Amino acid sequence: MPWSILDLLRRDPEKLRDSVRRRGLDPGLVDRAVELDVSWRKKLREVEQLRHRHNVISRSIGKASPEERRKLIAQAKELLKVIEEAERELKTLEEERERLLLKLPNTVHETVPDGLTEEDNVPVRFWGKPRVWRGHVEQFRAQTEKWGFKVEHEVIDWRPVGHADMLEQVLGLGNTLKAGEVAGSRFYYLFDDLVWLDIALLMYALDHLSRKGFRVVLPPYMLRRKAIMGALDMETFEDAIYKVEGEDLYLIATAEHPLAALYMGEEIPEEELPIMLAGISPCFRKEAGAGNRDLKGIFRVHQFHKVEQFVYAKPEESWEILEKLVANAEELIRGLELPYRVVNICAGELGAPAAKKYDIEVWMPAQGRYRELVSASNCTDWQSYRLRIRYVRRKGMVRDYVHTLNATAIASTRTITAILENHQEPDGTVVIPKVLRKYLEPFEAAPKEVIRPAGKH
RNA sequence: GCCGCGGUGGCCUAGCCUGGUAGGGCGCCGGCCUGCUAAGCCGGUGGGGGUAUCCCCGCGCGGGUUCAAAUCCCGCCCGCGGCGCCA
Repeated sequence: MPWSILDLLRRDPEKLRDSVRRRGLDPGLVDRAVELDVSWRKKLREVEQLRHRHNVISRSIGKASPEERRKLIAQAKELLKVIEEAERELKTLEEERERLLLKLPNTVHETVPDGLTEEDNVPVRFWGKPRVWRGHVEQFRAQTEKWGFKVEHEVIDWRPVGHADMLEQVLGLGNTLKAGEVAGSRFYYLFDDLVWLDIALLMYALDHLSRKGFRVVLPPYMLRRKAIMGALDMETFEDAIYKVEGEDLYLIATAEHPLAALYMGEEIPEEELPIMLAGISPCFRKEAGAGNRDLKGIFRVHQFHKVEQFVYAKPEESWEILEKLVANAEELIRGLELPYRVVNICAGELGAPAAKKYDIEVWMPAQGRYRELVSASNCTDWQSYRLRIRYVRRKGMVRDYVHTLNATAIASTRTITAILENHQEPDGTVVIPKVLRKYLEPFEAAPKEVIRPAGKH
């Protein structure tokens, strides 16, 4: 079987229309793709027949007498004009068809909830005992009981300081104002304890994943357009990706991009699957669509560090692996003692590459909201089709597109904001999760148990 | 950045000078043979379209010359070696 989406397009376009509809997109997109695919194939046959005639003549020239040769060459030249015209038409159709095919989003998996907005995402489980400020109790209920979950929590009378003020006012370990002046908004300087914390978090994630059989990877931080477009859709490309002036190079928005591109154009023997990679890289994001959301602090920034899980899998095992990737991320967050919920993202919020996506959202005590810390997607064969990555099954000579999956392990700055709010004491002290201890230990200057407010060192 | 050499199906390789349907080996898949295995023999083993037997495209990528390009010409990418520069 070829690319699953093309297969549906030809055999069962209604299913594809339905999937596009569930995402809140225009199903006419599918109809146009079907039409173009049909007319492209028709034109292709026409061109091939013409080329065949030309090849027959051309081949006979070598064996012809000088007399006949002149005649045949004239004939071939004449035919060439016809072919050129037909080929131009074919090329136009082909480009249009390809453009449309690449616009088609992945097919939505049947276990994905309906809906178009954040409100329609469905929590599937909760963990931890969140600290809920008295003023947030109502909204906490709205985020738990609405779906029938009874989440044990501790009501507190003092309101924790928000991560942005913690960073700059209370701890004095960040400067977004100066960063704004020299680089723009959504940039930051971090200092001392938070730098150690950032590095410790990354090591923690790498250590955890490598013990589970992930191969750790430090990938290129820039990619050619061809490679980066294989991993993401036009919308993300325009909202997120920085281009290097004067070169065919783009800054990655996540290690997912170079890890997906690692096998571009290749065939993977099935015995090698699943290939489990843990990439570590900076992430660069324009956040063009974000407007004024989360403008303060380091929750939503143009640049941060991330350890990313990425897996190449056989189609029959990819759904099981998606659950595993989420479980890995949950283990990491539980280790950090951050209360969270796992959310099944609704069809309209999926993003084109994903067939299904879970987010892990951590309770933010100062905001009174669960906020996204981790995102885990099964992209099935959407990326591998674009990047032409197949797996080969020797038994039966199967050559088919692999499935790709990705999930955050740790995104540094966001995780820091979660720690600043959840492990904050009334006096502003931040308790460092015990699991990070061993990654801080090697550095004499690094904090080990707590991060103290400015002036209380 | 400069000079030289190279890039051919999953891998290795012939063909390039001298343009005329891409050959061989290994591996793999299927079949025959066989008590079983091996050997041996036969077929298959890049993409696409149509499926009755077929056809088109494909020799790193993109152009050009030609009736015809792996082959000749130009540009680019990648790899190797050398020189230069550099943390």
